[in-house]
Amino acid sequence: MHLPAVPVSQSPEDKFREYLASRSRPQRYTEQQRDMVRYIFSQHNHFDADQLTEDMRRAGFRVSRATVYRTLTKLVDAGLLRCLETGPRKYYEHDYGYPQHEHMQCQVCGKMIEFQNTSIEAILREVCRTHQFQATSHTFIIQGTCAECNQARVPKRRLDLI
Amino acid sequence: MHLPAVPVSQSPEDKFREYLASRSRPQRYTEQQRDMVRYIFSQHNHFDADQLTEDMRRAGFRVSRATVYRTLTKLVDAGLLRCLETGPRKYYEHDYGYPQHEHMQCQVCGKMIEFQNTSIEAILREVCRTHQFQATSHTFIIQGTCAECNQARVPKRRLDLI
DNA sequence: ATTCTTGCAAAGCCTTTGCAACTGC
DNA sequence: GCAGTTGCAAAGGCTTTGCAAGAAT
Repeated sequence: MHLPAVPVSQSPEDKFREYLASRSRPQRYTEQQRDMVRYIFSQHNHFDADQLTEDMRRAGFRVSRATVYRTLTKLVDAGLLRCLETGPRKYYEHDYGYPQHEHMQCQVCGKMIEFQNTSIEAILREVCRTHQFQATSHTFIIQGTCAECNQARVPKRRLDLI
Repeated sequence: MHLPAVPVSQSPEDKFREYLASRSRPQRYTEQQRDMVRYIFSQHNHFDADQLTEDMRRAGFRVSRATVYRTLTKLVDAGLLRCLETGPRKYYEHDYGYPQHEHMQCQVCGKMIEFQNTSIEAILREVCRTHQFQATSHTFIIQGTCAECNQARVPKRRLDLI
C-alpha cells in the first residue's frame, strides 16, 4: 500500500546524521541508531515502538526498548518519521521522502490504508482562516472495515442464515 | 463555542434509561449515573474522566473514579457521548442532540474549537467508495495555536526584542 | 431475593526516566 | 577524556478490573 515517493537528495541516514550534527549540542550517531534508521527505511510499515523492537530482534538486531523509544523521538524531531497518536499508543510512519496523506484504519485487521485527497488542504486553509487558527498539523483518520475484512464477513453471515 | 443543537424528542436522561432497559440483560439506573448524565448535559465541555470527577466533586457530588470510567463507557455505547481518542487520554463530548463536527485543538491552552464543513462528507464517501472501505466513524483534528494564544505571543516577542 | 453497581486498591498497558556503565568523537 | 548514549528497572500517567459490600428492581 504505497503512495508514490517524493524524490529527496539525501539518504535517511545522511539526513539523520546532519540533524544530529546540527544541534546546538551535537549528538552522537550510534550503532543502534544506525540499525534503526536502516531497518525502518528498508520497510514500509506503520509500527509502534514495541512492534519495531520485536521485529528488529527477530531480524537479529540487538535493541533495547528504552533506546527504541528515545531514538523514535529523535527521528520524529529530525523530520524522518511522523507520529500518529490515535488511541493509547503511538504509531510511526515515514515522513522523509513520503508525500502528505491521510489514513483509513481497519478495526478488524488493524491495517492502515493511506490515501491522498486534494480538497483537504483547501478545507484546512479555509477553516483556519475563518477561525484565525494557526495550524501546525492535522490528523484525519477514517475508522471502519477494509475491503478484505468486509468480504470475509459476508460468507459467514450467509452460513448463519441457514 | 457552541454549534446549533439538533432537536431531539427525548431528554438525555430518558434516552439513557431507555438504553439501559433495552439491554438483553437490563441494567440499572443508579443515583450516580443520573447525577453524571444531568451534570454532563448541563454543560458544554470537552472533558476527560478525571476532569469530570474533579468538577463534579467540586460541585458537591459524590462520585468515584472507577464508576465515572464505567459510566462514561455506557454513555458512549448509549449514543449520548462521543469519545475522542487523540493522544494518551480519552476526551468526551455530547453526541446526542449535537451535530456532526470536527475539531481544532490549541496546543497552548488546550481548548477544543468545533467546526463544520460540508465538503468533508463528500470526501469520506468518495474515498470509501474508491477503496471499498466500510466507514463507521472518522477523526479530523487540526492541531495548532488558537487566535487568543497567538495574540498573546506577539506582545511577548516584542518585549524580547528590546 | 437476585443480580447489577459501587468503591477501593491492585493490576495493566504504554511511555518516560534515574543512574551507573559504556561509547562515539 | 569529555559528553552523550545505553540498558535496566523503577516510576508515571491513564484506564481497567477483582472482589466484597451495597443498592436497584
